[in-house]
Amino acid sequence: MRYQRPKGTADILPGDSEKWQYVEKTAREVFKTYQFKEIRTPMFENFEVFSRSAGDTSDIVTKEMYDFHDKGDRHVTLRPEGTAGVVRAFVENKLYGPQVLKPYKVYYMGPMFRYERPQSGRLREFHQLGVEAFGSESAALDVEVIAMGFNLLKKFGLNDLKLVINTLGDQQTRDDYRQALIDYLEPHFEELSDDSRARLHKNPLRVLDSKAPEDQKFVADAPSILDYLTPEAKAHFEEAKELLTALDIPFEIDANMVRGLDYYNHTIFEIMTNSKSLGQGYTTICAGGRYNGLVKELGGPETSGVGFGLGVERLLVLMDAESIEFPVDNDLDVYVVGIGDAANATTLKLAQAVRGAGLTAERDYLNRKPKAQFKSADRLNARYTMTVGDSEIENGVVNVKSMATGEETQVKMADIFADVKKVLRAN
RNA sequence: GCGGUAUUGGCGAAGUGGUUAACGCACCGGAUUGUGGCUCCGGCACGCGUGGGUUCGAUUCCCACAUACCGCCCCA
Repeated sequence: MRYQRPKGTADILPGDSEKWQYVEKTAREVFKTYQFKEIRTPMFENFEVFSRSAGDTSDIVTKEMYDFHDKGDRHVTLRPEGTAGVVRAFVENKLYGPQVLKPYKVYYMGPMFRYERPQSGRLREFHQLGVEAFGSESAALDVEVIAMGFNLLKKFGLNDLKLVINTLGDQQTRDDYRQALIDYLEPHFEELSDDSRARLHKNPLRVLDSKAPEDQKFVADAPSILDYLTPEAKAHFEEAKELLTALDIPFEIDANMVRGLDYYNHTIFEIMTNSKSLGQGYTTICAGGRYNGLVKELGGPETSGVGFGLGVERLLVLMDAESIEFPVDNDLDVYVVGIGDAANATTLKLAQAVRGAGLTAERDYLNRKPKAQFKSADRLNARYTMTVGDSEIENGVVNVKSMATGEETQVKMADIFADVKKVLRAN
């Protein structure tokens, strides 16, 4: 094997590509019903677009970005996620302007890149579907986005789903809670894990997310952010919960759910599944939330946004594990069997006539014998075969066979050229 | 970036330090001189991920590298 694909990339071959098309098509249909429109942004952006949005500390920027300097010495990054590019486009195209209807609702789907160690469902080039809605603070929009993600997954046939929500409140809430958390954890500083010690002052919320056993016991009794919500933040969260209830969407609250990035606030959510295919216990398949700081961070006016992202590879792993059937049509209407060199042109013309009528047609290109051609026709699930050889050409006829019944009848070639569908209906 | 496991034909998969690397599927051909799904017969590994090393001799032992998978880190 001389060449192999780059580490962490995948070839999506026919057989799988149909599944991708189904997922993408379904997503487009669902998004359309919510009046989200597609946005397509570049696969790479200036490094700063992502380093700013991710808050250039963290491993994310230093370790996981696929960045490089191009021939013009521009520092660019293959997009690691969808939101930052969409926000950049929102700002650059001045979509915050008064003439643009709000909320501004878009979705995207496409490849993303992260320089990390590949595992099942986690590649260096992977794909996400995502949505963003800008310009409304309404909790109804939070809930609409959540409901859309939830319904999309249900549409895919997934049922063992759990919606978990939390709120990060507003800036005041975050400041207050951050301090409370530091005050609580500080006395136990020496007992915390290395990671958590490092994070305590940089991003104390992340300590809540720690999987280290030594941290767990402190996390269990840590103060809850829900006790630090300002009246406004509390009202927003209450409204979101009420609206979810009104839509009969069951949810759990996990006060320890956090986001690594600073720009998130108010409602955050994850849709989780218990499927073992993605790991032990509940794992997240779709995650999102509200973010207020990001538009401003990227140079726009203070504008709120809310959205979610969903990993397509993980979704497909999940759907396969749940034995979900993909509606794919691999049917072939007509296989044209040509016998002998003289039939070559006629075979082609017949195939073209079938295609011209909007049906699917295939033929042999390897000069194989009739038996082999019929075998192929069977393999391809052909509904009909049309057979032509020297005698048929001479008499201007074609043998049309229904593969299901095995019945074969002779029809005039001219009839096929005149109206293929009519001929097939009669057989 | 760290650790573990794996790598045999198009696919799945046995196997051994030593003259011919099982078997199954798929594919190709024949039995059926122009007709499928069944059956029978036959064919199908420039050789066991790549590169070194040990050895009289390695696909089988050792080392490095690559890739995949699992866990850690991370998960915007």
